[in-house]
Amino acid sequence: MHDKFLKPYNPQETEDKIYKLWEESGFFNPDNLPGKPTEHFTVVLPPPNVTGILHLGHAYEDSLQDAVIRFQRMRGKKSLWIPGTDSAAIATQARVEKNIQKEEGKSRHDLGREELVKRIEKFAKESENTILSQVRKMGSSLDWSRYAYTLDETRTKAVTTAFVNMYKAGLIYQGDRIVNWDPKGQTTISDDEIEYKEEKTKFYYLKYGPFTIGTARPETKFGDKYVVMYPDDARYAEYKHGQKIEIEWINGPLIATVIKDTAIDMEFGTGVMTITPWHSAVDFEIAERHKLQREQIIDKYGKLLAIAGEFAGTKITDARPKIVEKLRAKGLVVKEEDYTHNIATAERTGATIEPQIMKQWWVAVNKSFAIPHSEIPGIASGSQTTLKEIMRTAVASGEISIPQEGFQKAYFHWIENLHDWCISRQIWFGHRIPVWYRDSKIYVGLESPKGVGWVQEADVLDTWFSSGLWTFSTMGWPEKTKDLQTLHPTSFMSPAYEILNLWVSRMIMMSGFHLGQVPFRTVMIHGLVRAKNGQKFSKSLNNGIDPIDMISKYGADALRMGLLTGTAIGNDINFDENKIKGYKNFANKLWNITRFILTSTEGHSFDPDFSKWTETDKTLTAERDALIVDITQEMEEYKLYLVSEKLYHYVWHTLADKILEESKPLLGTPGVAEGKGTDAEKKSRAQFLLHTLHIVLKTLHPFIPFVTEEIWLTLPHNTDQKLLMVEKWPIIR
RNA sequence: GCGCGAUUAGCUCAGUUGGUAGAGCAUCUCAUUUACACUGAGAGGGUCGCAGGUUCGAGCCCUGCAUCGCGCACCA
Repeated sequence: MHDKFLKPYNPQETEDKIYKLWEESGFFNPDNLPGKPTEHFTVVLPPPNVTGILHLGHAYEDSLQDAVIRFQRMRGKKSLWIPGTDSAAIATQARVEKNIQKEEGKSRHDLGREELVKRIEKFAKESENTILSQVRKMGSSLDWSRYAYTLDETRTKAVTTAFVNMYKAGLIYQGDRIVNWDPKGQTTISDDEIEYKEEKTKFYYLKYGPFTIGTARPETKFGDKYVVMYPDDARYAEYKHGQKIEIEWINGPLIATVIKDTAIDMEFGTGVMTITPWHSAVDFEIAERHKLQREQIIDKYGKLLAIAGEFAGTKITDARPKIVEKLRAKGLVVKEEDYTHNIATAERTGATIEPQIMKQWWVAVNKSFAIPHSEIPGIASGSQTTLKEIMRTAVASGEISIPQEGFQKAYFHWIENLHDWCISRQIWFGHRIPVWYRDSKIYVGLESPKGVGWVQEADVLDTWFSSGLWTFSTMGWPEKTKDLQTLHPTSFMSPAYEILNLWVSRMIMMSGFHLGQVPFRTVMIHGLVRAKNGQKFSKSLNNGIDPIDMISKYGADALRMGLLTGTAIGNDINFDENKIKGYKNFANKLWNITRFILTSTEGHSFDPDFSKWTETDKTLTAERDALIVDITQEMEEYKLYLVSEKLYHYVWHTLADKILEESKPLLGTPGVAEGKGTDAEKKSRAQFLLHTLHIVLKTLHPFIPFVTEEIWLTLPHNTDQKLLMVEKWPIIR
């Protein structure tokens, strides 16, 4: 027995050493696996943003995926886990801009595009290094030879190609449509980057000619010249669609036009409203339907334009009370009441979203096109379909399995409500849109066109555009690489429920369009890691926990097992440091179990084919094997939280507390006490203990890879230092 | 408003197809030159959110309600 078993297990001295052994073995790359397996199991790591350091959520996600990958590798599959990082356009730029503003008092415009992008890239590189070392600390068995970054050359080519192909298919278009404008970040953002916050405000009833209209935003109402009501509303039956009425309004008289539209809710307010198509999505749609004029009231900095007369140049927040005052003086305010509603704010900057009509690039989700090639059941190659149809069918047909029914419903619900996707962003960091302009001409292509005077589109793409390509851009698409031909679709994806819509659906869309395939077979959505009291971890609460701190206190094994055990996948985890501590003790328990077994079986060498079991040991074997059959099934179903708990219980409370205690008088202790068993009993029990130790190490390996590997390498039978990570998961016959 | 999830021991959570309520932590009692104090043996502690229903039998299935969390849509 190795002397090191005389001291308690020390993760700090062990883990980095073991990770290095794994990396040097080359087995993270499945092309090097012994036995050249053919059935593949591929997972692509959801690429962390290069915005700083990893948090417990990442640690959980890494543990979950690594456990699955290690299990599949031990099942004899060609298992590949592809690592990567995400440039995360807006998030990263906002972060760096904030730092520069704070430290140097400069804005991005002071630096200029080139300098800012340089600074962001430097930050991203540092952040990338931090992140990758953290991922290694967790023990993640990623194939680093396939590392990808969303902004590297291969991925950039994939993004450009994807854009051009979708443009050619008519699915990407440029258009004046209403966007979510972030006046602080000075960019558009997608619907998914909006966070709704409750706001208490006043709701005003204003006299608008013969009508009373309700509004919470009087400052947008200057130019309102359409008054809209429900077609069947009896109260307003005397007014006809298209009828003109002269009214007195904020800055004088104007001619209002009556519009009848079903978008109006008769129950709300007075059942009549005026519309501001330039600054409201609903109003914009009404204006589109009736081909109405639209006029900009607020500029992109949130200030009122010339149409506001004396209020021009005033910030909308300052203007509101003054405008109400003026309306009141003119006798146009009928009444006002308190009102609570949700306002849209930008997730990244916190600014209130100001809808604007702007020229932007869009992905058409409802537009029909002929798909050249499709392997998705229900969508035939060459048939007419839409991106939305691809997203729906991929899951509805069962080609992608989302075992958690609730999340599947959420997915379908989201697709039903999906609008065209605004993909242009007015920031500087990210994939620049591959479009060039000269005079009124436009060129879309992989490279800039020949000839002088072409100017490239200033905008960059939404970060989720490149993320959507991730399962196949990481495999080298658009080149027809071997990986792409043999490993796509990937097997498994485990994102947090937060990004089901943002990311998962877009991967399905992109993979469906560009490859005619689904991006993955199984989606197992996981929950969030929260503070112990259920609060979200956040900077403002200052309750963040650095996974690296946990690792240096308790070891990566303990952190992994603590995160994976006890909470069903999909539910939020309330993080409890005590639990992690408990699994540190468990690693040490396993360490001492090994010590005991090796000591008390001295003189017996491991015999894999042993068969002369005593009746008692037959019973013990049957009990153990029943557990292995159980947990193997549960591993296949991704019920890791049950498996680790059962193994913990078996090892500690059955193997150690019962079987080892009962073995003491039977086997004796070398040099201390003679065992009372017969030779046959001793032989049988010694073999049982050695077999069980092997099985326990194998089945625990996906959860606590470091300590199990460390033990495995010191087992006496392992004379040629074979790694546990490529051993076979026990099969019970 | 629509949808999803949660509600089980003091705390954090499991509980497969319906068959006598489980774990970890915490608490209490006892043990101790012990493989391991990062220990062992034991104990207490639950109207399974509430009210109905189906069933021989419900934590689990059905209906309604309550509270909390989340998602979507927003009402001008």
